[in-house]
Amino acid sequence: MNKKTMISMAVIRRLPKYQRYLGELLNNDITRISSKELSERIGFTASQIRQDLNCFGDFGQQGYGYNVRELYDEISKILGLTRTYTTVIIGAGNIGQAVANYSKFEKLGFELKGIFDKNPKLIGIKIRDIEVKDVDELSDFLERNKIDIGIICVPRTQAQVIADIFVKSGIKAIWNFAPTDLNVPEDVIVENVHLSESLLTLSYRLNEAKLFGEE
Amino acid sequence: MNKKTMISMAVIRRLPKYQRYLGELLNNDITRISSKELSERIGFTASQIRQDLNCFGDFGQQGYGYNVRELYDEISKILGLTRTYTTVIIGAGNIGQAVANYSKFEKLGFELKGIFDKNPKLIGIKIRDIEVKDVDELSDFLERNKIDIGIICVPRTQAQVIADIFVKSGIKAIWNFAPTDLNVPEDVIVENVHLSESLLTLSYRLNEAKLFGEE
DNA sequence: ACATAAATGTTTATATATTAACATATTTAT
DNA sequence: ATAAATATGTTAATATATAAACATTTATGT
Repeated sequence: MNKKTMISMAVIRRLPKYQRYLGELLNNDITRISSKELSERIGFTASQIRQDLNCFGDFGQQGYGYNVRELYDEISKILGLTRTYTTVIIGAGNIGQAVANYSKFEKLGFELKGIFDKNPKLIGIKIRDIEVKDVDELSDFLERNKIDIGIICVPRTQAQVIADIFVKSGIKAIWNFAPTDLNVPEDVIVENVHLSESLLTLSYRLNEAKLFGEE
Repeated sequence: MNKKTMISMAVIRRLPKYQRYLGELLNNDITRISSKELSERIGFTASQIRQDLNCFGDFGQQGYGYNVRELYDEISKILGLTRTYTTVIIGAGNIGQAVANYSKFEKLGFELKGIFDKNPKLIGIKIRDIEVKDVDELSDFLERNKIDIGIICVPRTQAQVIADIFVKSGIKAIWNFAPTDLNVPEDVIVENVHLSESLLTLSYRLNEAKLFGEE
């Protein structure tokens, strides 16, 4: 039975991992898998796997397990990977270029339509056949082109300005690499990639023993 | 009272955000703050803030609140930012270069000691005055230099090989940008930055309404 | 100086997430 | 053909995380 309730972020954040592991199984020509087997590979409990999947449908069969191809397709659909997405990157610095060159995203259906920066030294250079445009042209560009996802790779101080332009032009999803929290209306989705926070989490854990052991 | 129990990851992942917001307050010459005020800025409940901080000590004062400078210093200490860390980056591609050039990390005390790659076209080039070395030299390098954090920026298929070299050389913390889960002993800490998973989470949320609305 | 307001640390209650248990169905092997 | 094994979807139990309540202390203003 399909539960049409709100899915929790805890579940949502596990979905890409299911997709990745199922993709690997497919590549290894494994056609069926049980929650128990998958559990041993992916590191979640079998119970959690079954519950997670059941949020979206009855994909398995008692006594048999899950058909890998079928489940992979279902999860891809759930993740919204049956369509393509248009994107723009603002900020052609290191991170912006790294994201722009990450070929995996294109394979998944994320098409880069434009790169913008305000640095004259970067405006005009080409990254993957896309010429970096002046950020002053961003608003116009967004009016003429339907963009699904705006990617922010500018410094902290510029990030909110870009977010405001995105919101004004009707973009509903922002992937934010700037180390700051953006202020956007409720209907706009923001996914943050805060590298510093990730690194500080690591340094915390590296020191945790000392923190509590030697006081 | 100091609770010396194990701190949950939920709390740990909020710590860097406290540090960032307190840093901003400091820059704005704000000397004191209550959990209520901080709550309004940072977006956690006041109750949660007080509970989080209380995991590590009694930093506030009834009727007054928290001294910003003091709390900032305490949290920095908790995060392990009172010392420096030596790091190496393996993989001098787009992501590796982006991480290498992210100046913020140096300011926080993370010193880049070496960059390695196996691509002959990259070996020898300089990134921030550091010459990219052949990855074949990695093991030797790690024996001669005490490295705290190993940063993996190689493709998925190479990531485990690098992780194994790290583990063998005694590195206890790995920052992993490769889209795969690493297999390491229990005492080695792995912090993953899985960009694809982040992006797929975004695309899921962008489609969620359609997923449940039109069946 | 005293009363009121503010704000903590801590305890209690609630909500959420995870794990275990189980009834049912399918597969496999004899 | 039948019994045992497998494995699901679902419900119940446990554990964890978050929010609210509160008793106590400090600060502030008259």
